[in-house]
This record gives sequence, C-alpha cells and structure tokens, in this order.
Amino acid sequence: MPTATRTTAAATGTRSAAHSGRTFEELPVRTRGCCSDVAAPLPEARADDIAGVMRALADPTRVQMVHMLKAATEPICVCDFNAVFHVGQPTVSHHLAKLRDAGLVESEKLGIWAFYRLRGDLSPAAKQAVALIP
Amino acid sequence: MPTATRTTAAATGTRSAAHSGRTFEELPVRTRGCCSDVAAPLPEARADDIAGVMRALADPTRVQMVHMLKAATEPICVCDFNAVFHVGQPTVSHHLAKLRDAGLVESEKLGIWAFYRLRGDLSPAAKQAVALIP
DNA sequence: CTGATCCATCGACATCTGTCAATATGTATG
DNA sequence: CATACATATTGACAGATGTCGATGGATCAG
Repeated sequence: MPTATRTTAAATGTRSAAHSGRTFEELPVRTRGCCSDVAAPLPEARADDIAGVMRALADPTRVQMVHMLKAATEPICVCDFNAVFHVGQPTVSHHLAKLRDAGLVESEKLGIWAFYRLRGDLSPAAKQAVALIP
Repeated sequence: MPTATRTTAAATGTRSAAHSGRTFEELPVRTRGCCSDVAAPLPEARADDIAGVMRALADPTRVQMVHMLKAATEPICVCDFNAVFHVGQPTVSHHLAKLRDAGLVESEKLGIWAFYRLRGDLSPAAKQAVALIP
C-alpha cells in the first residue's frame, strides 16, 4: 500500500525531471510527492530480445507449432502442419518463417519435403519461453 | 534426421487428407511419404491464453515495465514510468492498460496518482512468462 | 471557485500482422 | 522433357498496434 509521501528519490536529489526543463528541486511539491526509486532499466538489447521471443510466440498457431515440435522426437514435415491447422499453406509457411527468424526453429529440406525442428542452441530467453509451452 | 519413408500414420490408415477431397489411401504415394504422427494440439483456449500473455509482453517498453514492477517492493506511480520511458504520457497509459487487460498488473488510485503493481493472482501462464523477465 | 496537475481516453496516422490467391521454385515421376 | 507435387515467395487487404496531440475527468492548492 503506497503512501502519499515518498522520500527516497527526493533524498538523493539526483532524479531528473523528464517532463519539463526544470530540475527536480524546482518542481512543485505535488510533482515530486509520488516518486520513488525504480529499478535500473534492462539494457535495451536485452528488452528487445525478450520482446522478440514473446512476439514470435504471440500467436495461437505458432504456440501450437512449438507444442507439436516439443512433443516430436523427429523433425516435423510441413505437410503435417498443413493438415493440422485451419489456415492455408502460405500462412503455415509464413508462421514457420517467423519462428525461424526468431531463432526458435531450424529447417531441413529432404527431397520434396521440408522438416522443421526446435533449435538445439536456443538463446536463454527463447529456451525459457519455449519451456512454458506444454 | 528424418528419413524419406515414414510408416506410422500410414500403418494406422486413420489419417485424413485435409488438402484434397480424397481419402488418405487414395492419395499418391508421395503425398503420404512424409507424414508422421504429431502430438494432439493444445485445447484452443489454452493456446489462446498463452499467446495472449506472450502478446502482452511482446513490446520492449512493457518488458521494462514488468522488470521494474518485479524489482519494486511497493507499487509504482505512473509518473515514474513517464519519467523513465522515451514515449509520451498517453503511450505509457496505453501500455499499462494492455498489461492490465492481459491480467498481469492491477492499479490503485491514490489522490492524484495511480500506482501499478504486479497482480498476486497471476494465471499459471502469466506467472511463468513474468518469471522469465529479469 | 479557479487554476494546476495527473491520468485516461479519443482521434488520427503510419506501421506491422495474419490471411489468402496467385505465382515461382525446386524436386520427383514417367 | 512434361507433368505433378511440396514449399516458398509475392501482392493485396483488412485488422491490430504503437505513437502522438488534443481533450476530458478527477483531485488538490490557493
């Protein structure tokens, strides 16, 4: 339960007032009363990485694809994905490409067919995100 | 490493040919050669839930917000988010609303200010996804 | 009450995304 | 080579998304 008086940031006096041109101390009291110290933001690249993996899995079809790939002992043929999902073949190809661009899967062509499998060298973020799919 | 001859689905003969009107046995041999059995798909609602949580975190700003909320011992004032991110105040409000609509955070108004915190009753999928943010 | 401040909402706009039909590419069969 | 098939790519289009400026509602200070 937050209180109306916070002192941490005010005590340091190092907080910059991002909204206006004035320094922190020059702002009216009400502008400072709610401030508390917050964690240092993640490195930008780190946040982008995490968001990228999340975006790759932010679609039910791709979640299902990863689910199937996790359960499979062998790479899965694209024709199997085509048979399972209620979307057209170009759409299946599009989703698989998104998973590959995100570094989650890799593919191998064998004759006529293309087989997909989860990558063995997933990034830490990717590994954790994939782990959370049943 | 997949081989060109798969027999599992062909042996059962129960596979339906989703592409054309023909039954599995009526298809040319090449159409069947790649098929293998795949895991049963997740319940649709389950895949939607997971994808929904992922979509809520599929933006670097929202990843940073959750990072800050995880590190905070007290709810965080919106004005702190406004000071940290290089986007306008309506955009910050928009991102917080997305996190709230996804069931990840809850807010409390205190006088002029609004304070956000991670929800204590996160869904299993949400809990796992949040856990993967530093 | 009046003015200032915080926050949410609205309207607009450019970009991204999921989807399909059509086409292209590559491979096997005859 | 000609044909059939599996997959990828392209082009198009509706809908979602991130962002901003402007506005509105609520709360506090004087």
